Amino acid sequence: MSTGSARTYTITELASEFDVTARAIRFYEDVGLLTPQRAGRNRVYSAGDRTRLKLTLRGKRLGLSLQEIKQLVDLYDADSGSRQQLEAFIAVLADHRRLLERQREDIEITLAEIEQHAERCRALLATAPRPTPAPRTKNRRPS
Amino acid sequence: MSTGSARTYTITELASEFDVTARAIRFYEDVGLLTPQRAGRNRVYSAGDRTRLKLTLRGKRLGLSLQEIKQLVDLYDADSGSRQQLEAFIAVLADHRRLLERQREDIEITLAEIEQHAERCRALLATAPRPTPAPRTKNRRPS
DNA sequence: TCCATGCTTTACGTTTACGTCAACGTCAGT
DNA sequence: ACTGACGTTGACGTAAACGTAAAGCATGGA
Repeated sequence: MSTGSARTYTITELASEFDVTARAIRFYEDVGLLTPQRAGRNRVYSAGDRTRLKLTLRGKRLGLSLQEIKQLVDLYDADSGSRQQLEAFIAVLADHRRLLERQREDIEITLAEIEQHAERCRALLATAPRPTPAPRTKNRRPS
Repeated sequence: MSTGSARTYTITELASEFDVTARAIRFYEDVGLLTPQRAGRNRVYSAGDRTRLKLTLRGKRLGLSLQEIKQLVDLYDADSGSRQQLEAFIAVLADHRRLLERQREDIEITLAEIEQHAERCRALLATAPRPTPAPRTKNRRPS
């Protein structure tokens, strides 16, 4: 059973699963991020393609450009070269890690600020006038 | 001493401090993110402006658009309104927090993957051929 | 056979976030 | 008076990341 029929996906399946447009997915192919098989004219996506798409979208959420994402993904796929390449790869990884750690700091700081604001808001709400003085006294949720 | 001369900044000072171009800073003003005073024609930035710029750049690092950043910063500046506004503000804060937490997850996952790759690379390097077999035996750094 | 549905390519349009001149003002120094 | 250095306002250019038709193939059902 070497020719096990691994699961494949159509473009609209992936599009709806990851909540992006088919156009975007085709564009990622133009950029070189995806290289699906074809059944006649139609694109057929493998599990690997799906993973690459997932990585792409994750990269986007982190604010990376498609070019940067491509560099990283390509690097990940095609490592294991010469010693030179390995060392270059490690350097790139270190760079990326620094970037991510900085972003994490930014996130922590921002989250803290958000918490402060929310706290102040809650305090204001507590002392604020109620629009409707609550129906009767029965305002508690039935925990 | 109510008219203490608080410190101000020129556009190039801010530009070099935060490593962005003056053009970018002027553009942020066009968008409405900054509203510096003027000394004649020239822009004069206060500490508050500096902070807003810092927030802007942090937002950018987190992948937000300038419009999104503006909404947030404006909201932060102009809260303390009606109960309605307060509740809306809290909702926006919660949204933003969810987004940041998702980003933090993405970062953790990616960092873990990076660590795996780096690990594999180090293993490969350990068993790989050395380009030059090290000068003598004296390769240790003088701790 | 007709038609809707899904996928395709081609191609031009759009938004964002600036870059890049060009041309001018102004002030300190020589 | 001349020269930089720094600042200003247009105004046009551009790269990225798709959006949005337009028009055509293929195929399964009524």
